[in-house]
Amino acid sequence: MTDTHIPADSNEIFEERRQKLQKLRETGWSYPNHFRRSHVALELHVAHDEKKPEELETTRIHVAIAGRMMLKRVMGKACFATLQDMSGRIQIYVTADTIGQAELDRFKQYDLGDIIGVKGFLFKTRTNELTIRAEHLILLTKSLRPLPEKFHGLTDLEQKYRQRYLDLITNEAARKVFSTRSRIIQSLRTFLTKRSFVEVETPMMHPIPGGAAARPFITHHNALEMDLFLRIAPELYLKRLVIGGMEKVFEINRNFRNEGLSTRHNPEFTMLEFYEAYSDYHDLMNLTELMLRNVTQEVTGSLKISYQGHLVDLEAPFQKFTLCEAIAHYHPSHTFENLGNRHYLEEQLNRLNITFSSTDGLEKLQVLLFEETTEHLLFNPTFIINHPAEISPLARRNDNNPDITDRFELYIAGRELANGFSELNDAEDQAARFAEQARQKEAGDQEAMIYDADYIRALEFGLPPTAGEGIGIDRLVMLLTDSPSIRDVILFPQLRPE
RNA sequence: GGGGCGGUAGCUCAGCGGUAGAGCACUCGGCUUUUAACCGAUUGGUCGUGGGUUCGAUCCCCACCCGCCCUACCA
Repeated sequence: MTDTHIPADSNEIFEERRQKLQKLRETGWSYPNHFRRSHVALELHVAHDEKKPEELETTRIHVAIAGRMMLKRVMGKACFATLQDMSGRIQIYVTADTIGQAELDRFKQYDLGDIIGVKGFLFKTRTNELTIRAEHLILLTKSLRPLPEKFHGLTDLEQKYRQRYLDLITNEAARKVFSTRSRIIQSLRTFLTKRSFVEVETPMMHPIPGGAAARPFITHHNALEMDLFLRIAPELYLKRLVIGGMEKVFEINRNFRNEGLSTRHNPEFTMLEFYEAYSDYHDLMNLTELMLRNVTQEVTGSLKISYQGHLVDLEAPFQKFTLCEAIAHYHPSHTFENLGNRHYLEEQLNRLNITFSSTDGLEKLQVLLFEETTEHLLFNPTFIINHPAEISPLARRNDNNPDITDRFELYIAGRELANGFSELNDAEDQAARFAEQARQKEAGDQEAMIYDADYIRALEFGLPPTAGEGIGIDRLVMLLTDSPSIRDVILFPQLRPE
């Protein structure tokens, strides 16, 4: 392919590099792919950084590495360059003595960003830096566009998100966030599979959106001539699997919600959902504590972590409050008696400019007050328990008070991280609650659920007593990597087209 | 959706009514142990887009586009 197409954003540097590429082609160079490396940079540092210069002189160690040239220092007849591969960086030293004048002259033409392969032997420089003395050098890929500035890297947030590869090339911190993300997911997966949970994949395209209160994305299947919804939650499918006898299942996958974007919301986000038969929401809270301590310790090496300058302590037992207990604990002026008084709640919400509906139940008003006054204060892990049935259409009713449910939400660093409950396995109650949701949808609530007759039929075969939970993976990654925005932990966050 | 801030060279950033600046990168020259190498000389711009005000606009005004932050819905 030697088309002469000139990109719209061409510039002088680009043109010079295209001309270099053209000359290379004329010498027969054609993106060689036969080069094989013996090591990555980090392996060499680990094995040889501590060796004395004489050691490396007496027994020559020959290696082959490849990587992107990030720094280059030409000093007449000798050159240093720094190559970067997946593991890190290592310096190479190039002189005519070892590779010949012709090869040295070619090397001088290589640009920052070019990908090269080097064979040579290790030595230590005067400043004791492990370096490869090049004996053979080959250009593997010509880079036509100049890299971002070598010292500051890429700082423009828009460009970091749109051209993540540049962020990854130039910012070590970005690379680290995404390798940590991988380790977090691996840790959760191992934790669950060790406890006999089976990992499954359920549909992303749903004929009926369900399992959460949210507005869905709509797509269309041509052959079936039907609209489908990108899933807002896998919940109802995972519970069908429990009915089918998969008593411990989990899924780590994407959910899609057609709502606003923010530093904490991306339209597609990753959720861990897991279901365990013959357990209840108390069991899941215990399991959650264990799992979060395990992943935090594995990934950060500590149970006391710092998030945006605030200490978060995952070592102490997680706090447990009902909604009203939490409000009263952080705002003693709101007494229990007051919080049970509709008139008082309406007065407080009006004072805070919170809009609510006259049809909202007492518990819904308490939730609104909690979200406004208390949620952001829950820095250390805190379970908020026993949410009103009104806003929990899939959760089992509490045995002592049918208006509340056996449910919890886990808050860390002032935001919701997990949501779990004892599952509603009374098919008739579930049918009634779907019917109520359908009424609310009719009344204009766009996030209310749709009556799912297929799910009711499944429930009618019998769902064992089960507890289930969802954990927002992106938010967990934010917490454990101290990232302020969800866009920092999603490789390609949603942006408007350029 | 509302409010605030921003968009100037490939990148990082100054400038703010009077011919557009620096560092890095690029090009050329010098330099055989450099470290964001260094020294010297160059090159590089529809100042986000479109209108308006003005003798003159990157700068002031208006609209729009894109981004970030806060806020609202939500996880």
